[in-house]
Amino acid sequence: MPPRSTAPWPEWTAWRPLGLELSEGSLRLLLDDGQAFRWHFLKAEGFWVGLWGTHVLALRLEPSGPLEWSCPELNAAQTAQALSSYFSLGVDWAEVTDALPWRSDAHLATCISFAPGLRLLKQPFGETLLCFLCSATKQIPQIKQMTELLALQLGKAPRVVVPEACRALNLSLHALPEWSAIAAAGEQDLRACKLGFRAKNIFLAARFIVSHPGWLEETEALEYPEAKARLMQLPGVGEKIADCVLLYGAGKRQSFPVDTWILKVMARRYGLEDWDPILVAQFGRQHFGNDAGLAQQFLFNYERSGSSSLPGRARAQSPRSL
DNA sequence: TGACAGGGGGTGT
DNA sequence: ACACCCCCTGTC
Repeated sequence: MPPRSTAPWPEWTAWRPLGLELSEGSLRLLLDDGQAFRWHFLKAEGFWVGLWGTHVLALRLEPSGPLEWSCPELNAAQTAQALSSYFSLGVDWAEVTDALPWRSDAHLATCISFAPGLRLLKQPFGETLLCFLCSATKQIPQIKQMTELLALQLGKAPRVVVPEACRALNLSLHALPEWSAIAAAGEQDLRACKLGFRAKNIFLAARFIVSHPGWLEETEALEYPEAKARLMQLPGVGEKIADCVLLYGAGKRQSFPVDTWILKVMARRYGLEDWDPILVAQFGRQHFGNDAGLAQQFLFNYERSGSSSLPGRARAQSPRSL
């Protein structure tokens, strides 16, 4: 029998099961729709490559359903261990989803069936903060570009040869920089990473974090309200960014980030027109419960997919909506 | 194919 | 309510 290649690239491990099943669409929403900004789909190869911490991971979806992963052999032991935390493999997400109030909330039910199997990632706290400091008034492709530039210029290079398929897409596979590297770089070097007015915030945040050892770890360990208040002391961190960092980087699942998309859907589907974003967040936590963050993710992904505004809306509602 | 506005998943005043 | 900074995206 012809030896079919069982690893994506030389010196990478053979593909092995992740223990998680997702459709292609849900996988894309999980990896590349606003939770994380360091996943890239390699079209020619037909699989995803992503990074967090010092980990580099390839992820592919077998036609039969199960997800499989591979990583550089050098890191295999550590990465194998880190997977469980990053993908929250210990959480029964089907159960968490079922406990959301979809039975009495038809729109939520629609959003859930649009992204079956969706879950929340648990990314390293510090880098989640860095990524979301980049995110203000930026769209996902731009945020990905900013974080990639930060990694390339100030972060550590991978310990392995970068596969040609990655180099072709300008993926350096560098880790995101340490805060100390950002603080040492200074605002001007940061501006070179296309951060714009975010450069100053990121630089000041880095200096604060470097001069307060343990501050990040302590913040992550606090309960949601206290952790949020602490994060918001940082320049450039308001309600929305604090909520994102806590939801995707600290596992605070009651966090309910309110951005313009959520504002839109809450206005149209829940009648909260012209509500203050802070009140919308309060409503969200109240209405959706302890796992409001997961509900937010379902609403957000669906809203952004455009399905929400496809045919039917204008026509179906026309008589009364005027 | 290339130039050119418009506006962006927010924060802080 | 508006500046902040810059560049991606759509459009001509």
